[in-house]
Amino acid sequence: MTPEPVPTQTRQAQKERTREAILAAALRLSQEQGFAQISLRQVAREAGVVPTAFYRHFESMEQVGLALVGQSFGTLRKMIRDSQRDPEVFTNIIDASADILVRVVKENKAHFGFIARERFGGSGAVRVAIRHELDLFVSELAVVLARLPNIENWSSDDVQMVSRLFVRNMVSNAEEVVEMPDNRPDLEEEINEGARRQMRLIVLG
Amino acid sequence: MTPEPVPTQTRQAQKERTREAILAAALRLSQEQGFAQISLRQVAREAGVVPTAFYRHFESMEQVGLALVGQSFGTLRKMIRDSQRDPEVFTNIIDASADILVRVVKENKAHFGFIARERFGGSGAVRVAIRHELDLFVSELAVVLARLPNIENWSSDDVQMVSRLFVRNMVSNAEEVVEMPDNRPDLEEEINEGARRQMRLIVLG
DNA sequence: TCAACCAGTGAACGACTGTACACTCAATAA
DNA sequence: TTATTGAGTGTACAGTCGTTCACTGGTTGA
Repeated sequence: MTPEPVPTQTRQAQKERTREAILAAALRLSQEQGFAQISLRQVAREAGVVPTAFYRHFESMEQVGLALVGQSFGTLRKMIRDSQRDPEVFTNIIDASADILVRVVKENKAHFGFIARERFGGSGAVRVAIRHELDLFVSELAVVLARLPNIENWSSDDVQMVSRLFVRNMVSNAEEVVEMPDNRPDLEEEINEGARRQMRLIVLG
Repeated sequence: MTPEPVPTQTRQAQKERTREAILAAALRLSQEQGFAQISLRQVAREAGVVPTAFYRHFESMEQVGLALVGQSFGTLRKMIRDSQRDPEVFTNIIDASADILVRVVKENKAHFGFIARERFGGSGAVRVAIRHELDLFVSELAVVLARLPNIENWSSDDVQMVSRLFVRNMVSNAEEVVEMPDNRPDLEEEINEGARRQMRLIVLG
């Protein structure tokens, strides 16, 4: 294993690249076996690095798990930020949200799958971190929702509750999209329709 | 480890008892670590038996997992059978169902927790078995629902869909009850109320 | 130009794993 | 009464694991 996979730029950049390789390897292996059952050695092997080199970047697999939680919620938050730029969201919240959800989840199966899977996965620390981030996210989403035209005069408790229901629904739909085999646009439309209907019900309630 | 934990009755009965001990040990350890991360040796140790004796009852941990799936769906089906004997179900389906669900799940946390957890757990065979049983269960529940007074003239597709939504809702609520710490009757009531509301929404839809 | 640094190496450790094998000895069937 | 059976035992082996340690050699800053 020669140590120059790419013409080696600066030292820091190479270190960062190896770190990313470790995270990517861990994420990939998690999809097949679940994060809790992958070993430090497997991850190192998959990342093209010797086991001891792992410790130059993380002090344990638990740290890798927490880093992946961070990454995953990063793409989740990016989804919300992007969707706020979409004017459709203000005129037709429900349909737009369902479309965006299905599309973004499909494009980021790895991260959303990680959240859905490891939410009940075997690693305690990762589980706790995901729950915490999810709670945080409910509050963040509530702030966004409160600015929406039809909602601005609701009580803050109501908004918080609707936000909770939305997030729960979102996770549940993300589970389905992640499980969905590729090349099945019919299933995709079905999930999309289901998500729309459920959101309508929530708003009615 | 003397081989007579109880005055040893018939040979078959003792074998059955050991088998149960192995299953119980596996179920208990699964609650703490997740089924996929427990080892054959751990289970044998917890069951008070030497690792090689394990093979007299199961040919691998995978078989244990499938047996636990069977057990768990057994208690799930028992819940449905029992609830059909409750006349309340016919007069006030929704409230009665919510009550029964929360109570039964609480009384059988181990089995319902197993289903909820291992549905996305790391063991492929177990995951597939649970999905299959869940699909089966949707159809069974549809048959039960079709006999209910207000529903008897629905189309069979509609009944199937409502059954799917109910089961999904049930799993989701089971997750919450399982996560719920003991000694929190307030939370229990909250979940109960949430389940009621959601079922009402489903029926309205 | 040259010394310091540090990402990555490779060998070694003790612990744990699943599984094979030959065994014991009480319950059973003849 | 005696021979058979089979659930449970104990030892052993090869493989994987996380972690330690001393090391190498290219990058970096003086």
